[in-house]
Amino acid sequence: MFLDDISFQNMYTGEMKQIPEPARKRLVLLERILENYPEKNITSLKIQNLTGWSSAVVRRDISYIGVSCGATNGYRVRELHHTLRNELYDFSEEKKGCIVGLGKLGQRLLDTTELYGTPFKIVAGFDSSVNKTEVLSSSFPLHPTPLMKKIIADENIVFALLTVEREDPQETCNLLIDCGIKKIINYTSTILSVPDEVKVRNVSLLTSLYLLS
Amino acid sequence: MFLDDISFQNMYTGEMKQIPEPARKRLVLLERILENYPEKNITSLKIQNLTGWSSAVVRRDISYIGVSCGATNGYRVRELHHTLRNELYDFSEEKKGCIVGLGKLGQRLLDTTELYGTPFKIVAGFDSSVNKTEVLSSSFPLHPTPLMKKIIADENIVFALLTVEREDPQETCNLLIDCGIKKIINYTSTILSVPDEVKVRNVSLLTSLYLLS
DNA sequence: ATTTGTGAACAGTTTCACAGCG
DNA sequence: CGCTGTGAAACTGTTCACAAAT
Repeated sequence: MFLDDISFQNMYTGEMKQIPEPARKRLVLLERILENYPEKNITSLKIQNLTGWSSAVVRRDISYIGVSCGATNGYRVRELHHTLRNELYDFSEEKKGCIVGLGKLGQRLLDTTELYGTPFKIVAGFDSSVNKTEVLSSSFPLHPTPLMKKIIADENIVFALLTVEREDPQETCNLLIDCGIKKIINYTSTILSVPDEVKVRNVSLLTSLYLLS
Repeated sequence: MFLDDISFQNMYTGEMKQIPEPARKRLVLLERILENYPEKNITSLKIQNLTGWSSAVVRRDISYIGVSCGATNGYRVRELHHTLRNELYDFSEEKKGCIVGLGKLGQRLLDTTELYGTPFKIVAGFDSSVNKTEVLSSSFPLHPTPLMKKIIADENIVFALLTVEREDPQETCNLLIDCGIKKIINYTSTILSVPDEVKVRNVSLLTSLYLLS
């Protein structure tokens, strides 16, 4: 259902391979950990203690992105962080996105600083309530839903964060697809039906609770 | 790092086995889909069309919970839904939880109806700002953080949704552990250090975006 | 005829264990 | 030496394919 889009090249054969998804998830987290890591070097064992991932898994994950540290003192943090950023994210073009639905969750995402240093940028918000789009403030413009098609085309928006609370998520999703959006993060608890070329990732706020026990 | 707590019994040998985590995630979602499914029967192929999971994976997932439908017309929706609920959730005791941090995300969780029909219930909210705890309204009481230890003990709260925005997540986490909390859903982008007996699940709002492409 | 339930094959991921580098 | 990088083994999860059920 979900394509794996990040690839890496085998150092010796030159063959392109996919980084396994579990590894990519960990590497994205590792990138964030290293961003604020105060020391100059870090070993796979220290990462194990920080994260709970086994040191062997850490070493193999890092080997996928082709960093070679020269042993003994562990990885050089700045170099590893830099390589991670460049391997995980494609900085050749900025990817613009919008928030659809300005309830509490949408408002939370208005303020996010999490996308700094990534090629992703949120450039617009939409809500069917003109009250919301006029009262809320944000660093980018908020528009009433009827303007969606025009704004998405004008701004070249390629992804959407679907955070509607009152509207039917499937209907809003259909609208987004009609606007040409191919990448959707779905924060609602509705399972969306989409054509094959549209990729959806579901983020459920509370499912983790059931899995915790 | 994370224990698998849901088990099932092999029909023939009586041996207890764990339901694999990917299967459990799908079953939790399936439970929610079936809740509002209008028809009397559903086949693994219909579930495949709804979700994108292969019909074989659906059948195996369902076999873990030991439903046997008698072939031909697919699964009886009500029976399957009922069995799913009982196998996935332990209704023998209600698990009470609290929201820690009443920023936008915490406020969004105040309103959630997602836990209806599960043994989980949110019974308190905490914020270091008395202004927030007094002004916000909710179906359960909101308290200033200094009361946390007393309320968690009095109410027998066992899990926490960590949604702080300004405070240091690790410090708040330490406080929760000191209050005896053993299960934490971490919505912040900080990796938490916890003792082995404390289980943490991280819910990242935007990591999925990086994985989408 | 249709659809389940499941061994067996296959694919993907993690762990083990150790050679080799600095 | 300590620590990485990685074959090979072990393990986990998915797909295939078909007998059984009705």
